[in-house]
Amino acid sequence: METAGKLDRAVGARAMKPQQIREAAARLFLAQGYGAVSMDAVAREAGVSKATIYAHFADKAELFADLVKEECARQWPDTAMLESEPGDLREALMAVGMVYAELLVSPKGVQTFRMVVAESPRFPELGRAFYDGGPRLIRDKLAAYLARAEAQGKLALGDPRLAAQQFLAMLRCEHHLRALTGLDPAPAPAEIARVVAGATDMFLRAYGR
Amino acid sequence: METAGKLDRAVGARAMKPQQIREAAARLFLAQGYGAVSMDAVAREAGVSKATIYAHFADKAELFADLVKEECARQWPDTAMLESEPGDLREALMAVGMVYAELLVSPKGVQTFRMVVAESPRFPELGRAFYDGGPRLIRDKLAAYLARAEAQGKLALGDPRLAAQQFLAMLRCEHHLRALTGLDPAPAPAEIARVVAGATDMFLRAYGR
DNA sequence: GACAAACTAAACCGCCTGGTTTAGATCGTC
DNA sequence: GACGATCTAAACCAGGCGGTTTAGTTTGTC
Repeated sequence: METAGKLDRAVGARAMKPQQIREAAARLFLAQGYGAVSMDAVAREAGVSKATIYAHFADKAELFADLVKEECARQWPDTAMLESEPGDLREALMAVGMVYAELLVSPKGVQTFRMVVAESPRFPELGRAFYDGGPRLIRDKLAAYLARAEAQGKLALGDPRLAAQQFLAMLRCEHHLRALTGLDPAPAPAEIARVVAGATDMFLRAYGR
Repeated sequence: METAGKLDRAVGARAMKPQQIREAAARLFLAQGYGAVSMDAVAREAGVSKATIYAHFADKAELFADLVKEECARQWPDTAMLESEPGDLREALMAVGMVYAELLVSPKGVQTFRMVVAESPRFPELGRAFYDGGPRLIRDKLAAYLARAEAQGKLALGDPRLAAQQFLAMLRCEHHLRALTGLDPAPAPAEIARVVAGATDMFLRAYGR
């Protein structure tokens, strides 16, 4: 509708307020957790009055769940390499492995994981959003890719889905654990590459032909 | 009999107070998290007055950290099977795999993991206690075991430590992830066994001889 | 220049928090 | 049977919480 369009444009500058709030809240919530962040702190961080926040979001819980779900959907990396026909297997496994393994230890990745795991008892929707939009997605894509590779005689798998799970699980390695527990917030990229190469080697030794 | 019973209960009641508090607090904290549990709730759950809690523990943070660290140290399962000389490799891997994988999806294991991951930014000591007393311990034991097996010509590993990490990582599988995110609080034991068998098969296919 | 919508800062509400203090009850010990 | 330690319930504190309200200001449109 024309009136609505004009109105939207007119309020354009205003309408950025919700986005400001989302970004500020995401920063605080992801860094400090649901309980440790007050709405006053969000207002301060966003440079916005508390009343404005409550004009756009029903309550603290909705704002939090909204943001974490958004983060779950947004951060998931490109896995287009798994859509094409299988070429060089080692190359493909290394590529997808590096992308996934680096996400797992990235600050955003760690923070998101922390929030989902910590709050999923009170926000069950977060668990679903995270798992379906992340681990499950990449597992299904990889399993399909591996099945195609097997059909081409490049692999000898028992169960493609189990094989995909195993490969991905090897990427959720001790560096991931150490990042989650705060012991090693930023593992060296070379270390990550070593783990990915190790996983690829082992995978191909077990299933390659 | 009656007198002795009364006496026992009286004596026990006094000495047991700190333990009552610990147990009640552990129950609540592990189930609901640091922020969501009030000291009044702990007092109620323990059947004790708040003043008594503060007579035994400096403050909420100390009580919490104390308990989680205790849980980290306590729950770690028996891995004596890795101390002996390597016998049947498949059998040993299956055994240690089942113990570890079942811990990972057990309610206590999941709750502890959740607490450590959620609160380690504010309680860095928890990360250390968990990692050193858990994943690192079992990884070192398994690596040493694998190295001995290799010396006996039963395996052809590149790096025993990496191999141990890979095997254990495969046990931290999607069931673990689904338990952490609340999607599947209690995976069927048969499912766990399948994952452990899969990890063992793959490990031996890659490294066995 | 009038007008409605979106915004602002700040006061305000009731409630709950972690933590302390009171005054008194119970207990084992000497 | 009295003492010191340990416990109790309950009142109390200052402060922060989520959330609302108020009263007034900016903004773009007609």
